[in-house]
Amino acid sequence: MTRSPKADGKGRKLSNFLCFAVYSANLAFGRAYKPILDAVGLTYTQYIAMVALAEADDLTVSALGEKLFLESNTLTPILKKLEQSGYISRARDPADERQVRVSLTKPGRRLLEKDLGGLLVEACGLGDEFPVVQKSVVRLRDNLLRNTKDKQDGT
Amino acid sequence: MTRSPKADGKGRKLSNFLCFAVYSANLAFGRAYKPILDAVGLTYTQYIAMVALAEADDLTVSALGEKLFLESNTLTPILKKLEQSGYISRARDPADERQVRVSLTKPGRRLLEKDLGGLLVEACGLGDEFPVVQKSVVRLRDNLLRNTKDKQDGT
DNA sequence: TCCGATTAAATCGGACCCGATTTAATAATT
DNA sequence: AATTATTAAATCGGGTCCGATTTAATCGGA
Repeated sequence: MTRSPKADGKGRKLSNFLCFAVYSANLAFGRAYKPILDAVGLTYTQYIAMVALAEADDLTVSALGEKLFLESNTLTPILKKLEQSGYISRARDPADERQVRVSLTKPGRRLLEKDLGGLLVEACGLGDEFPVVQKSVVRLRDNLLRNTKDKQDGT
Repeated sequence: MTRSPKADGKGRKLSNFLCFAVYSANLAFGRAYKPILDAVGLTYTQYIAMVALAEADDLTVSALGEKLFLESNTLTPILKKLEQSGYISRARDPADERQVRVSLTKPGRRLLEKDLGGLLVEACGLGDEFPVVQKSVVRLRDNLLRNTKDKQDGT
């Protein structure tokens, strides 16, 4: 045990922190995407939301939030902006007026066909490791979320 | 070639996006740290800034920003809060009044000795892979930043 | 049926992140 | 030495993130 950055007395350096690696890699992705997304008037989060919608359309805000690990407090303003931009549509579900259904519009779908994300695969510089790293980070995320869910009920 | 998420026609799913893996893992880290950091009145970014200062004290805002991949526009308000909390000190450098020197205080140093980050290593659930993933993500970040730096000068 | 839960979005305030600008101090040029 | 250029922080506005609350619609038990 004790695989902590410090482990044996010393070494508690920023460069050993996995959380910082992820934090700074996320900043780096945002900066790498910026020039590409600026050209089409999207932010990073807005783009990710659209990719999520490309898989499964006509989602409620909650359902979309589950895919994105976000809630309505964060999502609502983002979706409103995407609606203003004309890339998505928002409408109350007639069967349950509490819910708002979100879908890509034609222009939104057209934009995604350009595969803006693919432009950056090379910039990651991971070569064949790309899918390996991707899966490791997903596993990390899922472990963190699972081990964080208020575990005060030891079922 | 073509190691893009789409690659062979289809598969452009959110779950294949490395950027989304990193984005959501970063959210997960923030949530995992929250209860731990709430207890000492720090935010995630404030904590990371303190870890950076633990390695090399008496840094200027720019120098600290280089370690954190942030600039004064983001850092200044964070440092002001850390100063108010009593964990760091800020002072103009007498030799060059343009610069502000930042250092950990005694209470700040004491707080870091608790190794709050170490509490989460287990929650990552990566076992022996921990340092491997850590290094991969760092490499990813560095590649992205290098390949993004306005490369319009093909030296 | 009616009224108290429950549920889904939206709203609000505080804290990052960033591009762009401003302020103040130092360096460089003439 | 005085003016200009450069540099370091700070400021500002827009766009996330998030905990907490509010609003509105639906559900459920008496």
